Amino acid sequence: MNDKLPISAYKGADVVEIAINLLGKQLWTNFDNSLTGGLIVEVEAYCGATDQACHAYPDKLTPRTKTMYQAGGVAYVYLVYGMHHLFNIVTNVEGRADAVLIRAIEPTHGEETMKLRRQQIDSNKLLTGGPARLSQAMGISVADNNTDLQSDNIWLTEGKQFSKEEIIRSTRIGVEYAGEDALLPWRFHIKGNKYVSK
DNA sequence: TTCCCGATTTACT
DNA sequence: GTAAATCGGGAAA
Repeated sequence: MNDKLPISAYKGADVVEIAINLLGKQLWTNFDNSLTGGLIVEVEAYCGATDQACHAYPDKLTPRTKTMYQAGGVAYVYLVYGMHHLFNIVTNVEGRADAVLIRAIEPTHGEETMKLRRQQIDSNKLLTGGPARLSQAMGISVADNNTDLQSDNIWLTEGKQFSKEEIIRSTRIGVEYAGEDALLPWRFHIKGNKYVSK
């Protein structure tokens, strides 16, 4: 259970299926000799070829989307609103711009480090519920864009097996600009988990 | 080069 | 509930 997820776990052609399979997996980072880890409890799928919500739509290679065209198994990290770093996992084969946005984790290791990174002295701030929050807690930034998930900085392992009944499917958050594709039910989260974003 | 706006979070009225 | 923060990507000029 401590072995890194193999490349094959990221190379499938169906990004939605991979997104579902990533629920319950354990995400780890090790920066500056500080290990942090948590279970993935909320994800969203994005598909560059067909999905208007995806940065790479309509299958458009740019300096930014280049990362998503890599073969599955690397990190796609980008900046939104000039301040928030969002962590995605690139999927599919080279040349297909698909990715899974990690929206929330349940912390399991290194919570003190996470609190320091989040400046969570007074506890009004959520620790890891929300895509920018978990990136900050795990120490992930745009500097980690294109990082291989077999590396010793960011990687995944098996984690906890959730039952089908615990997995809730819904529309994605913050993609109203995507027209009819905003209605795609490509968000998945663990029912009742307190770390799932609002 | 200008311009618009975003896969969000937080503080404040 | 609403608005501010803050800056780079991408399209248009």
